[in-house]
Amino acid sequence: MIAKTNYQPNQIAKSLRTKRTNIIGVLAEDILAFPTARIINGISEYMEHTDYQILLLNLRMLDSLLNQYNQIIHQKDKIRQALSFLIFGTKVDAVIYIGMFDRDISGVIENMNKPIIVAYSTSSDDHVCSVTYENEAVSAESARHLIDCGHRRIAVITGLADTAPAQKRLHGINTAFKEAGLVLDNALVKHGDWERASGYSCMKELLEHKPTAVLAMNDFMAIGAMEAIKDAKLRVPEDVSVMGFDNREVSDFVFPKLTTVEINLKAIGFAAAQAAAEKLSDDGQYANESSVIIPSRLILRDTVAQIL
Amino acid sequence: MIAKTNYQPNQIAKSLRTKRTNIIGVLAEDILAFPTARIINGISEYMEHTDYQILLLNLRMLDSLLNQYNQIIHQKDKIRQALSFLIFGTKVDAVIYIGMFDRDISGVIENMNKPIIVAYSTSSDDHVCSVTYENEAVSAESARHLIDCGHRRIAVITGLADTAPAQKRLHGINTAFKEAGLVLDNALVKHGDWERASGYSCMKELLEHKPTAVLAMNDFMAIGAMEAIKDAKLRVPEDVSVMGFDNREVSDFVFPKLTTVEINLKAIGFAAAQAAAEKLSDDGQYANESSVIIPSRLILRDTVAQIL
DNA sequence: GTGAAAGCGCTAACAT
DNA sequence: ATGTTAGCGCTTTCAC
Repeated sequence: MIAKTNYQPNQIAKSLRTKRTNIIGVLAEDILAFPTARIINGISEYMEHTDYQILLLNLRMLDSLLNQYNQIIHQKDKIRQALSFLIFGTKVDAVIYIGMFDRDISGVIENMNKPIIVAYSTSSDDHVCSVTYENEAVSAESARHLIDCGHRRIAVITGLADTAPAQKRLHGINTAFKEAGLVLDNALVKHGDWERASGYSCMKELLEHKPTAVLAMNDFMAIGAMEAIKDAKLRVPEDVSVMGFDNREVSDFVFPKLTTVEINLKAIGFAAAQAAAEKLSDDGQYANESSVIIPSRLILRDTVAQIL
Repeated sequence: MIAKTNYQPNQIAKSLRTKRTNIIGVLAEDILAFPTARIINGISEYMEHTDYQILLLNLRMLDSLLNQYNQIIHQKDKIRQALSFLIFGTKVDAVIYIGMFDRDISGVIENMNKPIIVAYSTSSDDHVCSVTYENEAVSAESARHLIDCGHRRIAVITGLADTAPAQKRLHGINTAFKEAGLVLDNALVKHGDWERASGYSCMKELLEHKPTAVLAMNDFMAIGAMEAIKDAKLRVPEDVSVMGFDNREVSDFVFPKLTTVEINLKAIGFAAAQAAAEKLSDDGQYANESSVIIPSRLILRDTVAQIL
């Protein structure tokens, strides 16, 4: 009978009665930011096997926040309004908040008595669960890779010094140095601002100290560094090895192809969706978790050479 | 009173009564495809000033369809099912379908008696409205730019010959040639497959005919062509000028920076959302439109040189 | 103009 | 086990 008449239950009526919409709100700071679409892809992969759906709200903050990595706080009202709109207006069962940078947003998200998962950013608020990627161990692994290849004069181009990922990555690099009985030479550490141009100018200065390798904290700065190396008539990787971070699309297009770190963004999205679903059903490995960290891994390409 | 008690109307109850959810379904073939996120960004820009919301369904077809540009038909069942789920299950008011390639999907989307807008693909079905970008005039403009710079021996690396954009772009190029009193030399036309490697191999063959410029039908093939030119110990643009198409992120990272065509993806999304809203309200410039075409434009960078 | 009441399609509680 | 009914919170209709 149910098949004969091709009956489809009305989800609206069902929701009105059960007070559950089976809709997860996805609140993205900006869908054009590098991680966002990949994270959403992971969310939708998880959702495929559930009956949750995604309601997408895109805050489009990229223009207003460009290069002001710590000023998210100014957008707090906008975020609270969007969150309240999703939860009280549209009545989503849970919210996944996708940050555009890796930073701490503690205090930005109010308690709404619904599960809120923060992806790609972190928060110590105990009403939110954050799903992010591993920075420190993989940075140590990057440094260890260079050390294993025989490098000793290793330069570092950091991101903005007051940002969380720059600090974590530097800490990881330091750990690997200590383990190898090396010390990080302060003259070989320059602070960039995550942009390509700063990679170029930092590298230009670093070359005076004749490093055999450079660890840049993202791919854009690594590419800038490669340009500086070429402009100094040196070769990558024969004269200077280069490592990046992020595994951006361009890292496979530059010549030589950039050795870098891959953040598993799809897995972040998948875990965030899983955490949201498990918190709703109060069952599963993430049901009571307040923080999950997804491992990152090295992508070995052509910018690191073994030296004697 | 309404302010005092902080009353927020229940959208679910409202929807049950009015049979309108104010939710637009966005059905994406794959959110990781190049145009998708930018189109969604345009949709959400439009939505900001309305009270529509976006329910996102990501078909994740990139893996299953890779390089099989015309086999979308095999996915027809999956698409119909998703569409029916959105419209009859979730009761969205309209659907915006975002293609991952520019191709004709006539016959793929059944009539569901709700507005359906197809973005980045085309359809001649009269129950769907397609919003796409301009191919032909801008390709003519590309060719004219080379001609204006003094080029006469202009090679072309096409995309897969049986695809719509390859045909449209070739037609545009031909038009510009005719207008300038030139003829396109068949020996200077090679068929690529949209991938970087085919740009390289096509260019290698083309170099035997000593072109002074090459028009590649996308940026990836243009970059492959640039690599072939460099490997032949020739310089871009001094010996051979190169033009791409798409304005991919990498086109600003290669050296020299690639002159290319920008497709206004955000405007496609904006117009698609506007068309959906106007069809729902039966009022506005797109209310009765079955096709809208967004102009594309040249991005002049560093790979085209003036010759004598 | 103001107010009461019916009903959207479902689920959960209750009665048989 | 099976059947009946109340009610979720709104809008629209109808009566006053």
